Amino acid sequence: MIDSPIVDSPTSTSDAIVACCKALASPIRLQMVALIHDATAPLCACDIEQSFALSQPTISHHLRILRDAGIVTATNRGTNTYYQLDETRMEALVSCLVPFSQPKGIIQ
Amino acid sequence: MIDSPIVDSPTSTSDAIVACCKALASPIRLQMVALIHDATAPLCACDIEQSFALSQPTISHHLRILRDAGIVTATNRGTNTYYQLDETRMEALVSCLVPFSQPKGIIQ
DNA sequence: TTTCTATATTGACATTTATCTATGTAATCA
DNA sequence: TGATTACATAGATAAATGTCAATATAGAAA
Repeated sequence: MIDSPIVDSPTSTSDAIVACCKALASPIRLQMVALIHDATAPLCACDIEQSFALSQPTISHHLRILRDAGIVTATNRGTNTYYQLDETRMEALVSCLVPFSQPKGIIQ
Repeated sequence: MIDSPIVDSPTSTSDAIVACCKALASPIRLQMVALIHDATAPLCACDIEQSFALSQPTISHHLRILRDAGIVTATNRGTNTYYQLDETRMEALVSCLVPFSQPKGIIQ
């Protein structure tokens, strides 16, 4: 069922798709993804925090969900954690969804 | 934020994306989508029900979520309800996600 | 070392979601 | 008409999720 390039931590491919969809299934996290994508430089957690009227732990929690889904990567520099979008993973997700946007039988 | 062809029932575009992602963020519903997509003919609820070890109301509940998100359409014939994938809506969803699968600044 | 700053984790609580049983509804069949 | 079939809805309950305050951790600065 639904084979794709996503083959990471989750046991099966569809688990990965579900995890990604779950991660994106929140207005907060979708906005975070857009924010991180649109930024000209990697954003640290405190930058992201300033865009939302939510507590620091809540921001951290949402970022963790995005990380765990593989949608963003985090790198530490000093006391800061910088977040970047993993376009490859988004590409993999999109690839899994594209077949459903086309009539059956399009083999490509 | 995130402009796209999805402009239906939900108030804003990102609401629609979130609704679609939410609908796909379940292994059951993702499998339903695959099932409906792969079928050679439209499937009725009872066909779908047979593929899962869940009660009829639970199946109905999941189908409703997919309907409400616009991912599937339902048409009644007799006492049966036939479900079909709305590829146009999936296409719209994919279009919203594609930018995140590419480095910033790709205008196209 | 001590203190400060940035982030993560823990634990509690409210909300949402998934599931079931029971019931309602509407089309079909006898 | 009454009975049956297919599906939807309502209500209850358990599990998952979102949020916060409090606390922990780890690097930087003094």
